[in-house]
Amino acid sequence: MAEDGSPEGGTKPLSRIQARNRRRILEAALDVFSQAGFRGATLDQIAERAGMSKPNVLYYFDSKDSIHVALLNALMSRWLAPLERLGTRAGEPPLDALMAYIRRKLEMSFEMPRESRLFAGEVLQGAPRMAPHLDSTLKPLFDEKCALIRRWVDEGQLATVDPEHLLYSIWAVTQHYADFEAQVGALTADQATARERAATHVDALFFRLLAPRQKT
Amino acid sequence: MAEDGSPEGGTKPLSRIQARNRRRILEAALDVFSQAGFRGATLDQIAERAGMSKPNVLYYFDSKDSIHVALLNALMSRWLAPLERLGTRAGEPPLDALMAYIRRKLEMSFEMPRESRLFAGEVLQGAPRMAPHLDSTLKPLFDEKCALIRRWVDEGQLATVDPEHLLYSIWAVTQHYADFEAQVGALTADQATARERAATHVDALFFRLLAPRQKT
DNA sequence: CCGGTTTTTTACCGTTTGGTAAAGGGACGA
DNA sequence: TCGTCCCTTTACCAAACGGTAAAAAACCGG
Repeated sequence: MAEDGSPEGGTKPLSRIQARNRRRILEAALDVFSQAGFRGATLDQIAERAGMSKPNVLYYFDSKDSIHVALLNALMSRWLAPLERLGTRAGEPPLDALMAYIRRKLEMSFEMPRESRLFAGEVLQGAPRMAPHLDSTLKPLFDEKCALIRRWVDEGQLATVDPEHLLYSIWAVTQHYADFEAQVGALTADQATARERAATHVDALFFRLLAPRQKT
Repeated sequence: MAEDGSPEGGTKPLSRIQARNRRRILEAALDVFSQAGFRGATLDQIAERAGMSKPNVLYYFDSKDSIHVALLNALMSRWLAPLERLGTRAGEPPLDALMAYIRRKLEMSFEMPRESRLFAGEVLQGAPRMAPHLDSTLKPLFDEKCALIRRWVDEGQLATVDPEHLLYSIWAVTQHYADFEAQVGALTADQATARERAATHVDALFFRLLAPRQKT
């Protein structure tokens, strides 16, 4: 709503060149912020990677801060989309739905590591620029899906599990491959099969936790 | 070995006041670095929290960089101690040893969140100041313990599991509570029982993965 | 109390950084 | 040809930052 980058934050129709340049700035900023953190990134780096001068960047965004906020806002929905879809496919067994969610999150960790690291860096430092979003956007979604999982457990379609901590561990395990890529890359012996083995491992980890025990 | 902070890095005996002030600086730096990241932290902040002037801090450490490196070095052993102990208790069943390791790591995440976040921030940005340690210290230890776990699996004392990714997921899940504390704190409904429920959940998650299936 | 060493402070420097002012360029209609 | 609107550049600034010089203060054995 308010991540407009044009000089005045009005509700202008947003010209073609504006859209293109803002996209380029955000793309460059994602590179720089995710690699160096907010404080470690500089406007000059962002400008250079976006192929324009620093004042030109500041023509499209009011400040370094607003670039960061715009990025976070723009990425939030993409990042939470899989969770939003969880349990919306009619007739899908809960275990299948959860395992599909987990697999999708793992895929995203490998395919969108910059986004993962951007969020990780922000939360790591206390989420100073994301607190409103955590409360207004993530919290309701989180509570809704926790209630859904709790229902599934009560119906006996899942093994007994703490929904909150289940989601925490899903996020932790999947995002680990993006956020700690430097470590994983230094330790993993066989890089070629790493992704496939990660998928197999994560699948087993959560399947054995979630598959309902045989009923009495 | 080389994290000496005195003006010259010789092998001086290190006086009482030197030890005290260096400890105070490192304590303050742990606060500041873990909260703001390397680039986000300033010498003035560290000096203020240590209760001394900026030049006085630089009397004990050559540079901001050397404080960070000294911190990393000093913390590395404490952080890896539980992994080093894994499997050294004679006669302990492998499953018990691993579960004890996991519980200890989770405790550390709650009791030493600053240390966890310091490492996380460093790795998140590509581990620029820790790469040597990853290769020389962590890698051999990691390989050794992976071999140990693989042996346990082959002996049928653990369920089939990928040792590398098992350790990754243990680290991911346990450290998540420290590294993403801002998020967990914003989402968790009942803060009072959070730690206990985390322990129960993590226990179940890994026990169900690792407990050997009934033999044929 | 003294002389030398260690520790701490004051004052300062050069660079980097986020941000601004203002002029220039290009496209387009009248 | 002129004006004008949107975009871009050049030149610049004040603050913050890591770090240094050098003098003052505190410490300590004799």
